[in-house]
Amino acid sequence: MENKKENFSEWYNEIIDLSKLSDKRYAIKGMNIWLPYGLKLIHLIDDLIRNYSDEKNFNEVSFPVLISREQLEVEFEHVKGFENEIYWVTKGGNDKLDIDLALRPTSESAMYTMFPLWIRSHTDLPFKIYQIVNVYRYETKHTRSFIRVREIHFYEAHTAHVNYDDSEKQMKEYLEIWKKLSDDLCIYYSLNTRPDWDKFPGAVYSIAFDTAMPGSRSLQVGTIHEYGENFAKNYNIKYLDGNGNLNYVSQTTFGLSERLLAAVIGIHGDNKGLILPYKIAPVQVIIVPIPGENYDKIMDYSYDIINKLKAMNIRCDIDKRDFTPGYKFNDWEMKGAPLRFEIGGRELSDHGITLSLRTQKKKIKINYDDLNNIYDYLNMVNNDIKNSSKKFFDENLIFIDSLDKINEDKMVKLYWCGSKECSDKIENISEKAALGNIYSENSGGKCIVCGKDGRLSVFSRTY
RNA sequence: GGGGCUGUGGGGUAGCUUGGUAUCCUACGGGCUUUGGGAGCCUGAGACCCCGAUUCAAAUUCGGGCAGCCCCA
Repeated sequence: MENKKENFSEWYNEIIDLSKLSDKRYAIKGMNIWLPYGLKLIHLIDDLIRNYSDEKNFNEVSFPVLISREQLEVEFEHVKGFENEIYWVTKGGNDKLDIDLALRPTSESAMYTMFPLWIRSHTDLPFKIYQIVNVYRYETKHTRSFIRVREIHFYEAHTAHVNYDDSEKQMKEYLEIWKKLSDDLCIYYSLNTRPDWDKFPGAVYSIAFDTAMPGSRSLQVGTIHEYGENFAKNYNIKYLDGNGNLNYVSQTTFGLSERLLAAVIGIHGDNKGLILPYKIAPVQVIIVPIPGENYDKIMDYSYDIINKLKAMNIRCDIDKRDFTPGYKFNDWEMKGAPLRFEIGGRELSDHGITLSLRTQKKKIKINYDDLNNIYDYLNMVNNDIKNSSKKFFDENLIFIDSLDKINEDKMVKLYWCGSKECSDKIENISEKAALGNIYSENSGGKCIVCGKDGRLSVFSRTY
């Protein structure tokens, strides 16, 4: 396998291919096939997102993929932000359509034509829905598996509230969800308030979750947006308050995609392959039976272990394929299974288990009864990858106080006045773009470019 | 947005300069033998991205398309 540190780009492509997450040989640029193992992974991520959303009283919906030109072309800056990347359906059979239909690039314009029908009074608020669907963007840039694709696996939450204060509370709630999710995925990130010119089209402001990827680039893995009344005024979303007055709602959204998977692959993986946090590992424990005398009894013992694990809701399997044990060890390390059991004659005779953690070289001999503590071992793997990803993130987001250091091959924190001029200057000499002010970081300092008052901000090359 | 490179069995490749017979590794099917860190032998099947041009003849030359990769803004 390619060396991750020396050639991340090739390593990334190769591991996705070898571990059979996705097949990019499909005939259309940027539209790849989710293979079974990759699909299981993203569905496990979806399950976490669903659970955390449902916990906060969101309801799941599913909107049509097509949006009419009329719905989309409400005169509003939102549309301009997407006009260059929309796929248009213009024919039905051989007939040209009277009204062109767009494949949703995101669902604001689809949903918000329905919101006025559903939201009538303050008793309907807060209104909180989400969907996990594919959205389509005609990317002209270089596409990359899970990082820049034209068919995006997209989670989008949409809310409507009685006023701006309430939608601000919603923004805080998103952060709670994100905290749990990012902890499950064992990834670290910076919360950055995007500069005005880079916020979501139509938003009051946008906060992005930016993580550090190998290759000295940042990856935006999620965003939350405060819309205020901007969309409500254009889509006429009003409600009657307790006094019988009509008011516009205040809205927010939260978006996530398969970039979460890209981050997990890129941040945790090593030269042996994937390393998966146990909450999203399709196989958390793989049993490799070692052939030998009493093979029937070895298999019986393996099934005994599997049944016990399944009773504890552990995702586990026995690798019964006709390969040598050594091959299977390497194969499951490549696929990122957190734990491996080796079961052979020795384990049979002492009723034990030989255990390997994906993150450690040594093998541990445990007792059968230790299966009750299986989550301890899964958490050991999670702790290992949290430690290494924390270290990686801290090493790759460094503070600089002089433009001399701007070309360091890392994400940088620096004081910035917020002006486009100063960010352009930085971008010109370093290719690093402004990701924005660091959220909840209020320390002030002099702008590294112009010397005016500035706030702590992050700049980076981006994927 | 601009520039460059590359498309050969499933994957990785040789062949391309100088047009004529497509190489090897790996993976895959069958068989035997093996199995505690990527086993071995026998055997089988499998490829020149698409369209057009030049030519007696194109994987090879030329044009276009599609796709992949890299660099710069």
